[in-house]
Amino acid sequence: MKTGKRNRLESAGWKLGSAEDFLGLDSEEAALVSIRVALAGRLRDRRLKLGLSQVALARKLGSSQSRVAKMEAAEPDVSLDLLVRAMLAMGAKPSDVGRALAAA
Amino acid sequence: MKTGKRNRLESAGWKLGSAEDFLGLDSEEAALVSIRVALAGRLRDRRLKLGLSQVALARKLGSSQSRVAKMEAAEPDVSLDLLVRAMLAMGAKPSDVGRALAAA
DNA sequence: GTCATGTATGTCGAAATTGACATATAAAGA
DNA sequence: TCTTTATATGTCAATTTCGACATACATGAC
Repeated sequence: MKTGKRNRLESAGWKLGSAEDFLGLDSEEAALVSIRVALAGRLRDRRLKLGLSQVALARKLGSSQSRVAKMEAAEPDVSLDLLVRAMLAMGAKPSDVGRALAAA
Repeated sequence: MKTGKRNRLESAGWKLGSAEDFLGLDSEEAALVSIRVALAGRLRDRRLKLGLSQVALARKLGSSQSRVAKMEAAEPDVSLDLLVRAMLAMGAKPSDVGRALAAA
């Protein structure tokens, strides 16, 4: 649930520390986005390096060209699971994925 | 979609190379599971190190104790997104998450 | 004992994600 | 120009994941 946290926080009950909560959420969210973007970039790199089209990668993944395009664009409706799955499908090892994350 | 790939592959059309496809899928799936398990372990480590209960972490996350338990058990209905989000919420940096992944 | 605290497990409706499809755009070759 | 190939964007029904809740199982303090 992407917005659940903020929704909960936005609904009644502030009490105390809301500013910190918001800041915490924002930086956490920013980190997550940067992780997604980093993975998306590595994914495109790997695909091109292997000389595959988005269609070809989609076939490997059991997915569709449009979804591959969304992955590489790091669109918000693409999960980390899907990005990591795609990396692994292109021969990346967990350590490769870890390096991509660490560089985010 | 967790089983989509296999389902698509299992439906008609084998043609050639099915064994390799299956092996590829299996090892990819195994890698994903091991990534999940690694993250789950680090998550628990961090939580305990911070002296937090599952309830306390759930509150930080805007989630529930039961979901935190499922995260730490690496249950299949817990996404990588949620695991990573939880790590970040406990102060981990992307590089920490990356190291956890690389060790998987 | 029982009360409190922390954790595990199962279920549910709601929300998010997925593959698929249609369609658009762009570049390159005939 | 007309094709072809690759990529982008928008939408949708089906599936998956979510937070929440109930409840069970421990462990420890009293």
